[in-house]
Amino acid sequence: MTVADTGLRARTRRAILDAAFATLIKNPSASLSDVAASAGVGRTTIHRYFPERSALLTAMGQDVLDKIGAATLKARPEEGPALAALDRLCQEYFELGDYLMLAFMEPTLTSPEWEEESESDRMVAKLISRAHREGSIDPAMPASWVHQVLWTLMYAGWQHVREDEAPKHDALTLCLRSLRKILAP
Amino acid sequence: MTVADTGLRARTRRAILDAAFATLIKNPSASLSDVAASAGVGRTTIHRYFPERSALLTAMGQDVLDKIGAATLKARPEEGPALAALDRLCQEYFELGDYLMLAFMEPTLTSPEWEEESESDRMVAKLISRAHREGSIDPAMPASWVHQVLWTLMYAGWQHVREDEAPKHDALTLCLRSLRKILAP
DNA sequence: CTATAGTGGAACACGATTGTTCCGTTGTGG
DNA sequence: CCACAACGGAACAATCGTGTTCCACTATAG
Repeated sequence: MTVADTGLRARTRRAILDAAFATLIKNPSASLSDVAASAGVGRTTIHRYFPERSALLTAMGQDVLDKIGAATLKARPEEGPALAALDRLCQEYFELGDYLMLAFMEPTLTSPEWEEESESDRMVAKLISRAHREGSIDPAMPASWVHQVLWTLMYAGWQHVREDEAPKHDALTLCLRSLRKILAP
Repeated sequence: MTVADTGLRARTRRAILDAAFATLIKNPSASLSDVAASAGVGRTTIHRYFPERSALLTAMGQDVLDKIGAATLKARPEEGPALAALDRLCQEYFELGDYLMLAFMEPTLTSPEWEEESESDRMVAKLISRAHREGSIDPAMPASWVHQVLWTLMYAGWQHVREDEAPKHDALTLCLRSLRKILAP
């Protein structure tokens, strides 16, 4: 069994990615040296995994997309009442935490694949239109606005945690309650 | 009457600031050359007004604070029913447009003065607590959360305009309607 | 034990940005 | 017309981040 098969490479890669998220969320213009220090690896090691800075950025973007996709599936958006499914979706998205925040504030992450509608986007759009058909959503709220507000409330929730030092659980409750009230017909 | 008194210096300073906003909103890591080109001035002129890059950034931050302060006063937050005052506040804030978006996404702008509570913050906090006392706001919504949601909805509104190509007026209407529903007891 | 994968660190070249200096030009008030 | 304020542009040194190369160290599979 070689070292590669033990998953060592995969683990250092993850360490670099996670450190990159943690570092860039604090300072979007941080250098690779900062990321390396945060990851506890040498700067050269980063270049071994990601030849250029842009390669790291796109890998981070893809990583977020993967996490969003997994979270969407985990929420089972097609099961049960639409509003309950939206609640589950928010809970899963909220767990993404810092991974999400960076996608909001770093346009450099959202370069190529973010433009095309992802599988998650389609599932969420289907869920929202189902909720509309079920009469669970105020008809005055367009689907695109609902989608926008859903993500923005996640952002507000985490800001509430970070700036107002609110407990995670309270912030999530406020997110869910606020979304429910917006959607209410 | 000297040239300085004609406001020439003030106008070029404004041109530089406005160009900096317009440029950095598109590319947060744009160089001073880009800003100079956008402003239609030489790069050296920028250094005449702002010795260092950081000086430009802090001036931009202060400028946004001033605009927020002016918008807050213009909304007359102490007059009439609290909910109506909140509506006026949102309308004024929404007009700030790009100036606001940058404050959301550029931590470098919000360095020193942004930490301490501004006069506007205090006026808004007073308005929210007044609304609470009037029974116009769901008691389950803490004041800090209301404040957070108010700003975040402005962001959502402009994203709705930019990404979903919604008319400004529609986006503002959705913002107001959504906030009203969240606040409803 | 030995070969190899993985790593850290020093050193280097390169490009971009920044901050500064100097000089020529423009335009306007007096 | 003259003086002065303001500007643009060229040139320069200094800094910083990037990308690369090379070498030594460690641990582990075989």
